[in-house]
Amino acid sequence: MSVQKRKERERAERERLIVATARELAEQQGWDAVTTRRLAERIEYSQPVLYSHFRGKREIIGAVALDGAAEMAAALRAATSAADGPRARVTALARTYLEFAARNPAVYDAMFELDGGLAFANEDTPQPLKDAFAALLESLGEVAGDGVHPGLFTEVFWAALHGLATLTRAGRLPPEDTEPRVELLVDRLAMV
Amino acid sequence: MSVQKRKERERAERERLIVATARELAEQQGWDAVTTRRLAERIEYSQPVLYSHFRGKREIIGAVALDGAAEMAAALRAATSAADGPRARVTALARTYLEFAARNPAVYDAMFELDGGLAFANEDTPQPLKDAFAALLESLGEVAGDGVHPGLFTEVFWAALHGLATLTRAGRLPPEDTEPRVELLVDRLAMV
DNA sequence: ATTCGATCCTAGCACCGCTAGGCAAGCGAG
DNA sequence: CTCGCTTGCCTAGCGGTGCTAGGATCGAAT
Repeated sequence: MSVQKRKERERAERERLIVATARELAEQQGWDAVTTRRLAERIEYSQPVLYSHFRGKREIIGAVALDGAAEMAAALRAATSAADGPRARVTALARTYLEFAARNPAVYDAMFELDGGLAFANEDTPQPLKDAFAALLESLGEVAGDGVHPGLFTEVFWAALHGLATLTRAGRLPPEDTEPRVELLVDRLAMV
Repeated sequence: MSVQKRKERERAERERLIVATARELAEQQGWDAVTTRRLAERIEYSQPVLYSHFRGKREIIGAVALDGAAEMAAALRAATSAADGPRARVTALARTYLEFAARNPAVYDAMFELDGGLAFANEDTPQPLKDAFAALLESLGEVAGDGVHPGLFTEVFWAALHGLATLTRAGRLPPEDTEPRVELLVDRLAMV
């Protein structure tokens, strides 16, 4: 029986290796460079092994996205819990969100730009995604303002952050003015 | 000499056909379905003909993006010029922007999600893109509020619209509540 | 020791973006 | 009117992609 346990452990270990390697490769050279061949070579297994863990490349992207969502949720919670007062929390949240996107572009892409085959905004959304949204909701809900649904407010604020993150990284917005943009966003949107 | 003119005309005509066909195919079946082979077959020429007009697939995407930018700029101008007062203009602008993105998803992707090899936010940005941003600036600049740089305000508002557009279309946001989101955005961000 | 099942690799499919090289049609020159 | 040449186009193919079928190998259980 313990033999089987060991094999399961090794298998789970290898799955983590695949996801970590995919993420690393994507972060180093972009998702275009993450091919099944290269990935297989890096983990020192043959290509078909990948398909014994995941249905296809899309699912690997999805796994990276889930990891990233958990990480982002933790980062947001850490930042907001260290801030005093609603306004400081929202500002910290916004800065942390944008910084996460800027420092982990490949992971951010996996979460929001690429198709990882994940469900969103419905009941079978994976827990890490729900939790990341919950982290946003915790700090943003308290500044939604009277008569404004916290969920709706969170969606709009989140969309603004997402727009800033993607447009900046794609070169559509010059990156220097990030800070004044955040201030404007918080000043206007949040009811403090 | 007129023979040469005719040939140039025919060549330009064919280039328009390529771009229009690429757009059509992308809108019908998504950009993944726009392969050089399929595109060549649809225009009833062989693959290499595409490369006598464009350096590669990326440039074809870029051409679709430029077309789309011109169209979007026109739509925004039409909507805002038909509205009375700054607030009505901003609301009309936001609705029109989101509607354009929702009705022309492939074109919107070409403009903002895919790599069309276009320069942004610098001097050699193509005219249609500058013009589309100018159309945003015209209506948004007048509601930036005192002491807020109109360009900065436009960037933030645009980012919010872009975020709403992409997150909605990717299934990250439920599409039903678009209208209240727009109202919230205009209410809070615009100084009317 | 032998059987048998799980595990993994080699090889290959259909498709991708892109390009080299040759053929044929249409032009101007004699 | 014919010849040579340029121009424009197509066939064929290269190296890459995601993914899979089928066989070899290795270890556990009898």
